[in-house]
Amino acid sequence: MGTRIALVDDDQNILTSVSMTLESEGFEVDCYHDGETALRGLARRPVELAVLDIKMPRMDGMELLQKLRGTSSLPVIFLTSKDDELDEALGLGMGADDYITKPFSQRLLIARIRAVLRRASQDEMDMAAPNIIRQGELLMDPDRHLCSWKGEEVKLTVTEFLILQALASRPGMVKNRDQLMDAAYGESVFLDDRTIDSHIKRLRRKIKVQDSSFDNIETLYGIGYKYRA
Amino acid sequence: MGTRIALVDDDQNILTSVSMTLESEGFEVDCYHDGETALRGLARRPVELAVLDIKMPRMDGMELLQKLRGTSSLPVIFLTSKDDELDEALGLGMGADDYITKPFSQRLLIARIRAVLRRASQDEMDMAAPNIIRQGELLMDPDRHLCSWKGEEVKLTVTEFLILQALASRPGMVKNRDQLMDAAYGESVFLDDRTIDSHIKRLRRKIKVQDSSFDNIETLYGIGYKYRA
DNA sequence: CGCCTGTGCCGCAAAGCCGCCGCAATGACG
DNA sequence: CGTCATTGCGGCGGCTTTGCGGCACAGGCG
Repeated sequence: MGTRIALVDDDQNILTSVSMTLESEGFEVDCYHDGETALRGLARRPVELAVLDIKMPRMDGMELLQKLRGTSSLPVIFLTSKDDELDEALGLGMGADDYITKPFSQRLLIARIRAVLRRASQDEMDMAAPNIIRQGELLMDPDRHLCSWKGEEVKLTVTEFLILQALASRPGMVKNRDQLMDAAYGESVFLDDRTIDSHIKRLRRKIKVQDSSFDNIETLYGIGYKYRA
Repeated sequence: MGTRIALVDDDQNILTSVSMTLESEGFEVDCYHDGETALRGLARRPVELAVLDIKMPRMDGMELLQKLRGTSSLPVIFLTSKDDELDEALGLGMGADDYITKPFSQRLLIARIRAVLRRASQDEMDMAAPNIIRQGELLMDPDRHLCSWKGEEVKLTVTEFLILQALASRPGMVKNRDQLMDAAYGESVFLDDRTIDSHIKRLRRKIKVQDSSFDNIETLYGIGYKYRA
């Protein structure tokens, strides 16, 4: 199934010809004549990218973008007339992902659309990957480098954070020092095993400052460490 | 049949567009405008995951989560505004499984929903542990270096663990001391036979501390040992 | 140029583990 | 029943692993 794209322009000629081209490229296109209709339509029938004319009756592209961005981070490409370069700057400043000046070649539009979509999906990959870890009183949010124990923040260094994350993401699972090393640095980094001990030491100490009864990082003699939930 | 998801937000635009997207992805969506209605609706029509806006009239997401968590462990994803990061921390501390800041892309939401659902179902089926040994009252999980007798943990050293594992993995099968030696250390390690006796001694003692009637490690005079199921 | 933080590693002391010894208990067998 | 082989068990000395304080070095920053 093709990617769904909204096309908003008051010029019926553009609407028809561009939508034809896009459809022939495998996209599914929803056409709207003005911002207001588009806003309503998009609520019912979401798309993955919108191509907006800036100048339109009833609600122009700028205003539409603003309303859309209130609720979603939909990628947007603006269509601008050659003479109003001011609007271009404004549109981009507002958060458009790209813009094209009329007249434009259809091929260029398609290229831009593909580029914006690629960029957007890349961003989401980055965002979607790591989730929140919650194990009992421990809370970790890798996105924000946030770690808290019993609701109170614990300030960790990067290395400490990664090691604790590796342990807490699979509570109960035993990790030897090499595995923790791989988690903290990439693989193929060779360091003294005992370095891990140092980080564990600092981790335990930092959390114990707030809660002296903390003992969830367990040592397994001759094997490694594990996090007890 | 799709997974059922509750969507609670006071913004009708979000409600419509997000529910459309989710439905097009094969989910079944129940929409609610506020916490109170949602609470009543969810009682009648349970879901497997809830997406909650934090700020809502009558009963906000926070309060709703609290009430929901009183009775079930329903996975929850929060929608938060970019500006109030305080709420995020609070929401997470309260037990949300993830959160997304507005504005967000629908694709991201879907990715997060899938991730949370995956994690939840993973937790339920107890992490797909392929290596667990269960023989009657004995339970061994090498990945976690966990051994329990009649539900109570028995702390074993590596060598003890390996020997018991070798015995219990083939209950009834006789193992001579050399075989047990190979299981515990690699082959090509030469030690006094009687060392195995020592480990057996310690094994029996450790388990007997918890259950004096334990006698499942059997001695075969002149041959070796076997585990009786 | 100094201060500060993060980090890797060293060295010592404590804790844990293991192999073996010696003696008592048990089993095999004539 | 006597004798020898095998096993159970307490214990001990020594080795390994770990905890922890601390030090030196590197990089960031004013």
